[in-house]
Amino acid sequence: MATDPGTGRREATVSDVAMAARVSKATAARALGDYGAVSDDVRDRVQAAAERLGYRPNALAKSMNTGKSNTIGVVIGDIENPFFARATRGISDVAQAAGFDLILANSDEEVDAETAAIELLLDKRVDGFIVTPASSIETRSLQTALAEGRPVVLLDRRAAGMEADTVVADNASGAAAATRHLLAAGHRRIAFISTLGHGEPYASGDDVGSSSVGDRIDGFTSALREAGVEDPAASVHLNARAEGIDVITRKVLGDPDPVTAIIASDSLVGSAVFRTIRELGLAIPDDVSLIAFDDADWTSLTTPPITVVSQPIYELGAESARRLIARIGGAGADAEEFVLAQTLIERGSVGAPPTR
Amino acid sequence: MATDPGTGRREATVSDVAMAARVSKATAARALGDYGAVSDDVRDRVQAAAERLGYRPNALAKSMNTGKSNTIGVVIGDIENPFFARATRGISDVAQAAGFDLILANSDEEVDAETAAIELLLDKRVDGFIVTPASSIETRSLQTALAEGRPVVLLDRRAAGMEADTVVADNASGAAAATRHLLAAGHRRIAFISTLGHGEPYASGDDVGSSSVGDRIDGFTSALREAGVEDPAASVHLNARAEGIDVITRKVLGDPDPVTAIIASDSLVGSAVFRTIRELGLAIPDDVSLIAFDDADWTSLTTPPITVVSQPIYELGAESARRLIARIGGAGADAEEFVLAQTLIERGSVGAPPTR
DNA sequence: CTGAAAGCGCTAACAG
DNA sequence: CTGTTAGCGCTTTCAG
Repeated sequence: MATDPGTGRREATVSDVAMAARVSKATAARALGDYGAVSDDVRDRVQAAAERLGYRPNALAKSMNTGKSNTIGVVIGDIENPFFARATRGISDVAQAAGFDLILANSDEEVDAETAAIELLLDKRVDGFIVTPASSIETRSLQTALAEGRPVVLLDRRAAGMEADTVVADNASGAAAATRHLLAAGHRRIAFISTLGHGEPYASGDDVGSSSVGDRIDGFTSALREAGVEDPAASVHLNARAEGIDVITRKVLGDPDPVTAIIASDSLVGSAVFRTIRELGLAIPDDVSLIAFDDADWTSLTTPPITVVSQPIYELGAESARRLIARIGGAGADAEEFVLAQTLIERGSVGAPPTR
Repeated sequence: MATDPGTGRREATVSDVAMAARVSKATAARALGDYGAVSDDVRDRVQAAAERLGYRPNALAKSMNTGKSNTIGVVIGDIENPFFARATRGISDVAQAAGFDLILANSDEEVDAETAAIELLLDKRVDGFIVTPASSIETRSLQTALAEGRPVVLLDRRAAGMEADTVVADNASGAAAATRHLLAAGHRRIAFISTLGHGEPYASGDDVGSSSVGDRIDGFTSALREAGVEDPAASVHLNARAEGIDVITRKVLGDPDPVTAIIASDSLVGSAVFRTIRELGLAIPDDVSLIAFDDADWTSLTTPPITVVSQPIYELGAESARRLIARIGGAGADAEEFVLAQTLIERGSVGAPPTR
């Protein structure tokens, strides 16, 4: 199958170029691949011949020999989610500058899909992985990648016992800051809502399978505890994807003892909560206050604009790409954890709780 | 470099498996690759040996022989743009189901970046391309891809004289529908704003380099012309990225003769226009009406929600992947153009023009 | 600095 | 059904 799929004409190879330039295959390869030592005269002749024949290097063949594909496997939840899209852009810019391509796979937060993607990418001999692990517990395929010598960088979520570099945001601090902000405004009954799946109702200390959400919960509950609020764990609402974000929002806002503020664990939850609050005919912030994670575009467009916990998403991606590329380049030492700061951006969606 | 990058242990190859199973390399390969004919007995032995040795097929080596990499090159404007993100998701789902991976590259709408990406992907021997061409005029690199026998599907934008399948939305009709909707509400002075770069002020008949924007302009101007509006071309405002969307918005809304309605060529322009209108202290739709292309999330969250021209973005991506995969599979015949419908979704951002 | 030869891991004829 | 023998296009010793 060495023929051009289109024209039936064979594509020019190093051999062809060598022949045309009247040098050996090895010399031509050296001139073309810009390695080893070649005299200027020969180099020119080879390059001219290559030009003339329309020579195009075969990266596959090169990879077979060198063991490097200059390709990074990126396995994320869903490229349609603005968080992942922006992080991917950060990865892409850094990777591209370093000469790496990206193979993209969506896991939809399913371990099985993630595993399948990683296996496939392993077969394709990617040089390393950037993954937002679907589970921080079931990480077998990531361990496999590591065992095969492919460095892995964990993005946005830590995973217990994985010897992999990790780049995350300081979710605990961000969540605590948001919670304290609400507390300071006088709120005592605050709901934290996330789509993350979790078998039981959340109980203090549960491992929720995603460190970013877990950390947010920790920051949230500890700020509540600090303020003397009883049973903070009861304010954590998971499974919002399965149960319906609107359903949960209606529940926490309903009788007998409605919350006066909601923290949305990401911008998708935030927009759904916002929508539901509006459908309920409630006013923000007069009837209910809202804080969402991520400074998504829409949050500054609504009336009122939404107070958010902003994360350096692009930088999260860029930094993980830098780490990975360093590892691929052979950087040694133990796995490190990079934590980037989150900042609270105050806008108009937080006010005093309603007096009844 | 046949050693495992991590452990220094050699990875198991077909040869190793063959040896362990006491069969020839060819037989082992047949059993492993599930082609040719192998007796059940042998197959089991081989698979057992493979399991034991932790054999992992090398997709690179396979591609070298078969000439197929099962990889699609996706070259889009910017993965962070929700339009591209959603289209990419459509591509990804179809591709994955058919056993293809995606290599992703952002062009930022620059021909040079697009060309560089395509060259690199050609080197990597992708089986085909899905591209949102940065220019419908300068398509040399796409022609190269075609010449090398790699099918190309054009997504969202046509390109003159390219023998490539094309999947686009019916932008002319969508724009015309939006314009007529505004006309019917009584508007006569309507601005069309796009970020697309264009040397001169737009003149009727100009080739603007992007067929989707070009078609929208055509639909827009012809609807205006139908309604007897003079010099429709003067209402087309390009270069909004370079000049600043806010600058242009302020200009068309300023003296001496402000427009009473704006059509935003995509949701990014739409959000910037919305923001500027609000900064100007104007009310939608009382002072100015607004229609944006794409049913982006934020458009239903604002007050009032925005009337939009909705496109089947996911399907645009999915369909182009289907077309490409069919071509890769050898489907013959001439290049075809697929046109998907757009629909106007009426919300609250269109009203009668203000009376002064 | 250049060339010859071997080999990366796999598939693809071609015999048997 | 199975084995033998060639490659795919490139890099990489090892000589010279």
